[in-house]
Amino acid sequence: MPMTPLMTSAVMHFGEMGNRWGFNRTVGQMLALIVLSEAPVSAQEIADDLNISRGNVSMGLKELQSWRLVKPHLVPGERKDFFIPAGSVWELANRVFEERRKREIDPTLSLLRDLLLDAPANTGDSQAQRKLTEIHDLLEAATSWSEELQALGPDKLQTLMKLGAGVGRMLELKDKLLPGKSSSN
Amino acid sequence: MPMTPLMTSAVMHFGEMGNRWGFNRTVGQMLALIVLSEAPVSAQEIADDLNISRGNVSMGLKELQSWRLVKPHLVPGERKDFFIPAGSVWELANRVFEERRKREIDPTLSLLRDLLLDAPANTGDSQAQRKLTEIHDLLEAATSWSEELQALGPDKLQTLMKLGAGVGRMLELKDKLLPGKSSSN
DNA sequence: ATAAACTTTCAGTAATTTCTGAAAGTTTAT
DNA sequence: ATAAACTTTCAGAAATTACTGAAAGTTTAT
Repeated sequence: MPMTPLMTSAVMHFGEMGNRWGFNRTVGQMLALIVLSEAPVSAQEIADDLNISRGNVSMGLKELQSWRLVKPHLVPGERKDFFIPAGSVWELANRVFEERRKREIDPTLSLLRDLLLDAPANTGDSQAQRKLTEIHDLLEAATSWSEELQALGPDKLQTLMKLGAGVGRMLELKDKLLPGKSSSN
Repeated sequence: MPMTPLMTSAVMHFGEMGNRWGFNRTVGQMLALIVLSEAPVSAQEIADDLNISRGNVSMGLKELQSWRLVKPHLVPGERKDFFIPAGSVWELANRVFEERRKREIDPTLSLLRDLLLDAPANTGDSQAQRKLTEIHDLLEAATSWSEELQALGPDKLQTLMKLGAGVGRMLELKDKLLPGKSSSN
């Protein structure tokens, strides 16, 4: 069966956004289709609904699986493969976040570590190294913070997010209760 | 003068990562070059150092300025334009973050709001709408949290990041001191 | 007003990414 | 062992994105 207008607009939009989120148009569409569908979706249905080649679907599914966003779902009597989302919306969002960190930050962090090992060869380089150190420290702090937050688990994280700006007030409170650990950069 | 090997590897790397960070290779290289340079850099120097056409430099600078990552810097006796970073590394990182949010999240949020206004036409749609609601709420929470965090300013944010997982303990503490506001999802 | 030193724009080309479809591969049933 | 129903792979085509360089624009100096 073809998609409803609601599904169609959502799927198209996720396709457009796909680029920005790290995968391509059709992969984005496929993800949306699988997530929004009531029932498990077969590769052939995806190709039909999105009007793309069967081969493209196969590659897209491979990519979505490598991101751990969808997984195969064996339907007893059926011979073909069906696919379903690999977790709740929350989990999927986390996976995208994490995967992007791996692709966008980790390689840079590792290069920076290497570049900062060598002593600067001249004054231009030492200015550059100062900047690179700043970048390195920032990325490292962001990475480890995001790891720690993820480790908190969804419920605590959600409490924290609901707390919002309140976290600022909490910090002050804590500074008063447990002075010592400075808060300046 | 040509770049030192240190600068060259950093610049090349930032170029490669450029794609992933939302701009293209040469724009990434240009940003790195400007940030790492000791002195303000002219458009012509950029073209020479990176071996790209003068026209490309002009478009790249326009884009970097639209992201508010670099800004022109008038050197008294000189006729040509020079460019410098539009702030500290911290500020630049914030701008990239913010700008990407605008491009990657805001349009989706606005589409989702629209799609959720209409009543579902059938059961497939109501399942889809439930999922879309989840996505909407998640993106909205993430957006407003990130806005609130940015509003805290660098120093408090840094304290918070240093606190790391300690924030979990803090939440428990707070639950004991100020019970009532539940923490379940 | 002219020229010199610079900048931007943009049509066309080049590079890269994505997609197709036919061929080869796999699994299950008979 | 053969065939039917499916899947994956991958070379080449199509679509998209990035880059060049020449022409047009701007500013400053004379």
